[in-house]
Amino acid sequence: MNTVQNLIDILKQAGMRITPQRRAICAYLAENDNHPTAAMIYDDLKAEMPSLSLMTVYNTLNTLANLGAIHVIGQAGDDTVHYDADTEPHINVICINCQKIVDVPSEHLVEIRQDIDRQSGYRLIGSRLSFYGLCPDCQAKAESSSGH
Amino acid sequence: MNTVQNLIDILKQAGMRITPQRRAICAYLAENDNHPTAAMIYDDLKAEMPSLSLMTVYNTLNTLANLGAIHVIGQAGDDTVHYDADTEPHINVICINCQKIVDVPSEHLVEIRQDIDRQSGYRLIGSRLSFYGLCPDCQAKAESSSGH
DNA sequence: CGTATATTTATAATGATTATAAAGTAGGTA
DNA sequence: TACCTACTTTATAATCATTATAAATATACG
Repeated sequence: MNTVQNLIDILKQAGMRITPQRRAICAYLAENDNHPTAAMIYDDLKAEMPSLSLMTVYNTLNTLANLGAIHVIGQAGDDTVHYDADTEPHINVICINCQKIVDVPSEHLVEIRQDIDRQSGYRLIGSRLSFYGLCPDCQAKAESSSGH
Repeated sequence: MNTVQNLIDILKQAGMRITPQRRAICAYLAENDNHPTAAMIYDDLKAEMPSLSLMTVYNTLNTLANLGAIHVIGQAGDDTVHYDADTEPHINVICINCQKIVDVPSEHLVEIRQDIDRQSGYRLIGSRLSFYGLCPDCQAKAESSSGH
């Protein structure tokens, strides 16, 4: 998981200025391991920084994503893009009912990557691995509502 | 890969009517292993079926996706949703430059799935596995443009 | 401390997808 | 075979996440 300083250093090394807005967005990403959308970050930071604009959140997230500091999760069940500050290879498991996202590490990712290197001629840069299903809570709800 | 009849049978079994539009869309999906967007299918079928509306393409793709007959690929680098008629477990490798998508099978997907079953409490339904990188063509272009 | 320039902000624009309601048709039935 | 009814299609407009633009602002460096 990225630390605040880590993210800020990445921006600095890319020659970007460190503004209070960017600092706040980096702090949010480092301190929350939810998988926020731009709007979620905006709503949360608006309280402490009322002048913040949604455009700035989008800009900063896009910048960080282009630098590889965070990852983009599309297709989480709603029609908005989520971001993931954990750039270690891992799998997102997404609830199709409540959209909750959890991370699962797997040793076999290395082997998969090797398969792709061998079989496609692609020079790989990143990945996005998502499994879909019902989270424990939503399974329980489904049980109790159909059970009797 | 799904056959036309296969897709049509799935619609029938779900109690849906088999219209010429749906037949054409199923045929397109079965006969092309590109990873089309709704607009691509619409543009292609418009020639032979001028009355076709984009709304019908979206409806049919959503229906097929909800029935699990096709898969949804988000985040292909553009801001549109792509569909995949191949529902066998496999990996999409996406070019970040030209958005070309190829499929790669891997035996290790089974093991990954087992890892997730064990580590998350989720009841899994589907998956979407994407790797990003430069396809051979775009690697060549990058070479020749920066090479001298 | 002052300046050049990157950044933020507010606003409007874009464009994919979805909602709505009228017109049309599949498919069972008499 | 013709008919009827619910499901579909179509055209149109609406929605909403994201991006473009340009004026106002603030960072970083001398």
